[in-house]
Amino acid sequence: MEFLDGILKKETTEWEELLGEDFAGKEAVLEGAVHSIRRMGDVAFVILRRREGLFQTVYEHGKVNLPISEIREAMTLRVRGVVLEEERAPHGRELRIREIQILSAPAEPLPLAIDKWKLDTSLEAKLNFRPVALRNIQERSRFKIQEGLVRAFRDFLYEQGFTEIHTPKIGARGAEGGANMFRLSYFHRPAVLAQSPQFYKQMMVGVFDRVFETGPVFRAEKHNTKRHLNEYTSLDFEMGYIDSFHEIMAMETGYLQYAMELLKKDYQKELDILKVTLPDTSRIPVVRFDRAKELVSEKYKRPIRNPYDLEPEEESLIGQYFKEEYDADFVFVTHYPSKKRPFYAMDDPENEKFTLSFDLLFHGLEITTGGQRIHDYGMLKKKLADRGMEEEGMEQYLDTFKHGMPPHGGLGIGLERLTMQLLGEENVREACLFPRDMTRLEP
RNA sequence: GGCCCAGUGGUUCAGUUGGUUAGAACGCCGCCCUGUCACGGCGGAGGUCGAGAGUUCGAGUCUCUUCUGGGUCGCCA
Repeated sequence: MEFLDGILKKETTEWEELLGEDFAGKEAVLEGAVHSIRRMGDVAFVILRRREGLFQTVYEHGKVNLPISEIREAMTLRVRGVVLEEERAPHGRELRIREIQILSAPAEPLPLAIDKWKLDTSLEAKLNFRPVALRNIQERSRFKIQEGLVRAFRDFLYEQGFTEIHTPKIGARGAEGGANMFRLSYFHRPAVLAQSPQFYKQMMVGVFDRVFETGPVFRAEKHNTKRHLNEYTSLDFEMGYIDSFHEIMAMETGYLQYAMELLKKDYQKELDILKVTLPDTSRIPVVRFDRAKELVSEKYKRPIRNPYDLEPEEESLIGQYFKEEYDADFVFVTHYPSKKRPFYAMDDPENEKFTLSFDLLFHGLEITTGGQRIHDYGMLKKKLADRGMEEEGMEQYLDTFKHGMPPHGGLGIGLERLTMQLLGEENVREACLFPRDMTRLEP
């Protein structure tokens, strides 16, 4: 009988060993994809791409079992050879090839020159040839950084006593209401794709006090901009027993600080590859919505057209204002007008036209919306009635409050937007592996 | 969805007031070069100029329709 008792030990050499102190002169076996071949005559450099990075192997004529002409870009290889210290090699190390085993060969040449440092191509081509384009070292580095942001979210919130949850993405109706939901047929019954885990997060606050989720959300919004996706990854958390929504902003500040530290610690290589300067998260200014509009209007001589909404240009100017005045990369904008927020948002008891809610702007782009929620059953029912909304389909949600809920609040962070701003990208699609927009359903 | 802009070898682009055989760079293929790391040198293949219609002796270039992409606005993370 065959039994598996753990991870199988590969005979290939580990990356750490390869670059380790006393490995020089030893034989190694290395697997990887041919990223680039530079033929110099009697010598050729075969650059292998692995998860850890690029490693230079050296082909010397007459010393290898295969002619160099048989090796092509995008092949995957297993090479055996001797590792030598070499000042001229990228890591100060290289592998002199003695034997090549071709694991696979491409059927066609690559449509993009991925071995160039910067992938010199259009966003459209990058997205059309996504699986290939992402093999470029800079392109894939973005998604290692993104991984770091998600890891930090998980690690930080675990430390803060949050429980990770997974809520359904198919449901009977949406949390925010409105027409921006994808409809689908669920065994002949109408259903929608979740546009937010909002209701479930709140229900679970009644169970675990503090919960978070990282998962996809779907918005059938018919717009085509550089900051919108129709499917994006939301970093959501919800926490109970708060005294004020400032606790939520503070928790997010803590997350951002933790994330920047994690990136510095574990993702320096990618930060260097992309030449990213991490933003200042040591202290984040907090400004009221109406005050922010005034400040921007005064400084940039821009009339306030709509006192109840932020135009994209105003958002950008708020970012600019706080960068100039306080050297701040982030700014919390609080007390959004009630009419701009969903029914479950807690109104400010001091002025019910506004809510105990906030957005976080990062370099002038909204990356988070959050706030305190209504936890009182009667208040929630009244708010629904005041807005003329039907309770039908929300009984389960309302019952949660009927049976008692602590004061609570939470937020949702757009992962791709956060990544985009951190990397200084111009288009959110650059920060999404396989973006879904109005016209793109594949790859 | 409204408005604006753009579609030219695999990729990124140039193409003059409409005029002979549509160019370049990178990539690809072949040859040369012991040390490249955006390698270099020589040669080669590869394009019905997004599609359709029209104007004209003649259209990559002008007009209309359509498709695709980008930007922008409402909305939003």
